[in-house]
Amino acid sequence: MARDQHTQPSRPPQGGTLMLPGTIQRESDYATGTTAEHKGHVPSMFDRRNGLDLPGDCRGAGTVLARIGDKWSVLIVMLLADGPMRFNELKRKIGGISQRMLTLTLRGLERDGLVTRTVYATIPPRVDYALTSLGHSLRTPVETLGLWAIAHLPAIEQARQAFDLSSKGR
Amino acid sequence: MARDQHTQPSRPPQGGTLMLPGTIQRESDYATGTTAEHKGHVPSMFDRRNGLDLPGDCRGAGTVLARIGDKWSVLIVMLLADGPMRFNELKRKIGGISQRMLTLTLRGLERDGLVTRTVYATIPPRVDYALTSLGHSLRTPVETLGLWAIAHLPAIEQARQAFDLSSKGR
DNA sequence: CGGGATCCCCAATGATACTG
DNA sequence: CAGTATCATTGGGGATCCCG
Repeated sequence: MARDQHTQPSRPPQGGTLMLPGTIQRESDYATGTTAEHKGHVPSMFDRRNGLDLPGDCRGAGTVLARIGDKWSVLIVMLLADGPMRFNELKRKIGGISQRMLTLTLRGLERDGLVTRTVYATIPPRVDYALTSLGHSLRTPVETLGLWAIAHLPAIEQARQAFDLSSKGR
Repeated sequence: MARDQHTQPSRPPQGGTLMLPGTIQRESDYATGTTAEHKGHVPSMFDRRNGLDLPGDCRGAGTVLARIGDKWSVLIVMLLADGPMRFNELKRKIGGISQRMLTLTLRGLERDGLVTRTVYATIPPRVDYALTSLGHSLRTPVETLGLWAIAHLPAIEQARQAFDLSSKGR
């Protein structure tokens, strides 16, 4: 991804990079070595979070991209783009999310500094979630991806149909 | 890092990760309402499998983004960017992927018209995978995202530390 | 070598109940 | 309203064995 800046001749340490052990997980998980290499080695280019074999930034990037891979995260960011929103407001808007997941996802976004959580000590309680500037900056790249998806959707659906058709009897 | 290579059956980067409805499923599967929107049909903006809420034609976008959310898909696309590659070559490069997942992912990418699969009837058999032009076009948006991730990684990690720190005693 | 078929486990989510 | 705590479910994905 980024290393394109310094072109590489032949077989560059590819840059792929995603890996997400779990979406949000609390403290416990991060520290815990969920790892455990199995026997031998894992010649992975992205050896879990501490692999240390890629140009540094790529590794961490995976952690970040992981959040983007999460459908709820993206959705929430998009929804908050129009302004702050309350917990249940978000829940209603999204529609298919469970209270639990909404909470977890918001926590993750908050942890990453993408959204802020403001609690109003009123009765009943009120909590507002809003995008931080960092959160707003994420919109562009995400929308770029969204636009690509929309732009190529026809081609992809066509490819799918063709593929499914040709593999009919198999 | 907690690298307890011993104890615990431990799990590799079994990365569960995002939604991926099923990587390859066919259209018919969509109907499978695991989440039947019971009763008062939720006013969800994205009818179940749909992910984004971009205006209008975002219907199938979610399906497409699902593939991007898949860590293996992205990785493979990035790897193939440099040219065609054979099955085991990919497997080795990626390192942490199981044969099964590689096959499944490649099938999905092929189905979506992002990569081509060329079989050489030799002995032993040889199969080359290469990006289609569509696949190549995906690199840009993905890299955009990657660049964002890398660019904001410091800020995010900082936010994480701060967050984790403040929620210490909890 | 590439990859289909199986078995099985566990992280990710949903559903439900309870509290401030 | 906004969460937190639990329990139950599932399907993603690793490990294996086998075949062309």
